[in-house]
Amino acid sequence: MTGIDDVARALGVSTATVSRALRGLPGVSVATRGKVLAKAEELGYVASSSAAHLASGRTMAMGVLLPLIDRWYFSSALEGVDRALRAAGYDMVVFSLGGTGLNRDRVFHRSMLRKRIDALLVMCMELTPEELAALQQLDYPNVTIGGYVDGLRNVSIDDGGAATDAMEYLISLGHTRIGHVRGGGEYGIEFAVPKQREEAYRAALERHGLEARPQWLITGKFRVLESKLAAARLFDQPEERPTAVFASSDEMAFGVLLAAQERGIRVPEELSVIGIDDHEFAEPMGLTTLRQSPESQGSYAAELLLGELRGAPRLDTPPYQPHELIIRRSTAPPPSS
Amino acid sequence: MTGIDDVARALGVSTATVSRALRGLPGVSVATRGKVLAKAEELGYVASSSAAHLASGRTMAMGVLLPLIDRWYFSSALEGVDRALRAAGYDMVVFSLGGTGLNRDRVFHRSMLRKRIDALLVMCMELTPEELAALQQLDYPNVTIGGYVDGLRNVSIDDGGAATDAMEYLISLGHTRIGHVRGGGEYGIEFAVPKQREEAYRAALERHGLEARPQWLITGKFRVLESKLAAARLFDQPEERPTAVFASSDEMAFGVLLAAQERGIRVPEELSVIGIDDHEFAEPMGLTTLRQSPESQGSYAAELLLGELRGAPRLDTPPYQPHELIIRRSTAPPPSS
DNA sequence: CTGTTAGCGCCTTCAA
DNA sequence: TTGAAGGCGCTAACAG
Repeated sequence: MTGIDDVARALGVSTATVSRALRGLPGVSVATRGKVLAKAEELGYVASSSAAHLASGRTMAMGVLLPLIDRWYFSSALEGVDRALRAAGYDMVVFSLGGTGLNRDRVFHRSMLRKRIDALLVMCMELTPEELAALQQLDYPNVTIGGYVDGLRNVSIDDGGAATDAMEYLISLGHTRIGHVRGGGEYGIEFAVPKQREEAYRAALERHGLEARPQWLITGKFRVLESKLAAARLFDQPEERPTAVFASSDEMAFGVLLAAQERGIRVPEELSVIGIDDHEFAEPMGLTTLRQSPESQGSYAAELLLGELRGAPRLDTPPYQPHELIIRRSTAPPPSS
Repeated sequence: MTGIDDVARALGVSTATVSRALRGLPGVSVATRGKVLAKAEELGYVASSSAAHLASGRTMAMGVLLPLIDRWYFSSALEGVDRALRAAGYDMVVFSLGGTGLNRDRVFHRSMLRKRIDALLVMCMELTPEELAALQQLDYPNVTIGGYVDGLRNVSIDDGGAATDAMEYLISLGHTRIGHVRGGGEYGIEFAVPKQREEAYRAALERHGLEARPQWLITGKFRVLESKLAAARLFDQPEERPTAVFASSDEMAFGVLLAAQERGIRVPEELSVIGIDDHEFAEPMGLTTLRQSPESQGSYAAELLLGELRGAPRLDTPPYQPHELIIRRSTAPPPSS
């Protein structure tokens, strides 16, 4: 493996000069820099990140901690983080909890503490007090994405606001019987978000003097299948159905759509459905939703940390990320009956 | 930041002893090991991966190179890889191309060559000859997942076999007019897989003496929306419709399902649809499919590399990973007319 | 079973 | 503008 002194020797210069030239530091003549760059390219030399880390204190890598990868929000956000990091020459080290609570301590105690990263992004997960403390002791810059964690700053949309917008839209269409599919936390995942959205649902009902029937509030664990089953149970009740359902995520909205379809309940004529996300399936399925961009959120958060590593002042309360109502075919005024 | 000699000093032993004790190497008395472990825990000491790398030659990290993260197959496979690595105490460094061809050289030239990883997993992407050469010069163990790359060994299902199973199932139901939604390669992604599946489609038709109408072969880029649009065009042709469609992935099968639904074409009475994957939406949408598990494939591939890093003999041709027909509500015999 | 001693490959003063 | 030298924190080989 070619090292820095292979380059230095081939050129008859010192390793210090090679190092400076390659990193674009001042104090190297144009001619020398040119020769160094050419020779490094020729020999295929790239500095070892470990050696560079040891000598400089910077790892040029950022960690991302998330509950699981295989979920729309997380994988999209990862994509955004990676994009920002790549542009800055940083590498991305991913720690997934794999959807279970197992190995949490391992991740926290071993991997994260291995001094392999310069900063850490935490994606919407609930942390135990010990984990939070561990994180804060880690002393490198950190930020959470997509879910408020007590004691840490957060990059996300205004969850309450987005949910309110969804409700106001349904109400403006004339709906008065509105149900809600709540996201459910598994493994301490996404705890704050579903709560905020549910509260906005309740508040909207109350503000407009609408009824909040407990039977109309169901739980879908942020997944299609669970949501479909829950919606099916709701529809199969003898009781009066809601004319609209606000789902806390698009995937859960799809579940409602599918349950309705199986029962021959026509959307939007008999039932309106609105979600949050603008998932990839939302357009082909015609779902009205509140769009958010996890990818932008990811890259925003990554850039925030990159900036601070470069010495920018710390931003204590990042601004809310944008959300936007996208009207499609799943919503309409309630049946006139 | 507490280092190894903080621990050593606190205990009055040498750093070598601390190092040995912490890594579970032989030649440390039970008593000493106990003291060391306790003290390290107390001080929150963990070895710096960079220093360990420099001294030992092992980074304890593995790289994953993929075309983009935000796709069912990739994010699931990543999850599997991460699970295997975590269990082995390895970290996962993710290089995504972000769905574009941009920055490819940057990834190949800079990041991957930074000596940050011990082995590399490449997820189904087409490589240029130069990239392939770069990869092979990198000299660390590597393997591809989910898509054959010339010159590299591959972990995946038997794509031809799975496609054949899908076709044979449709044909056994009595279908004779069968269409195919082909996956399309964008950015040099997934080139071999769609081709193998399409060839199996053609071969099955031929074997059974069935007609292969060019109009019945459409392209969906492995995405719902594109596939839905393509299927819509197919359905809107004046010509005779196929009674069954074999889609090269579940997401594309969903597109067909949605296009059919919009036109009032009943599934499975008038149209059967089969996919490949067993995507999370397949069950709620009632899609018959050939199940594969990218997660298992990911962990299998990761373990393969971990084993070889530990000195196991190199496995030149990994066995095919399993696939399985899952029959749901989207397939039935063709209309008797 | 334990300690001592060299580095691993680079960056960063400090001097020239 | 350049070079020399020390050291980042750890592991591995060798003594004891």
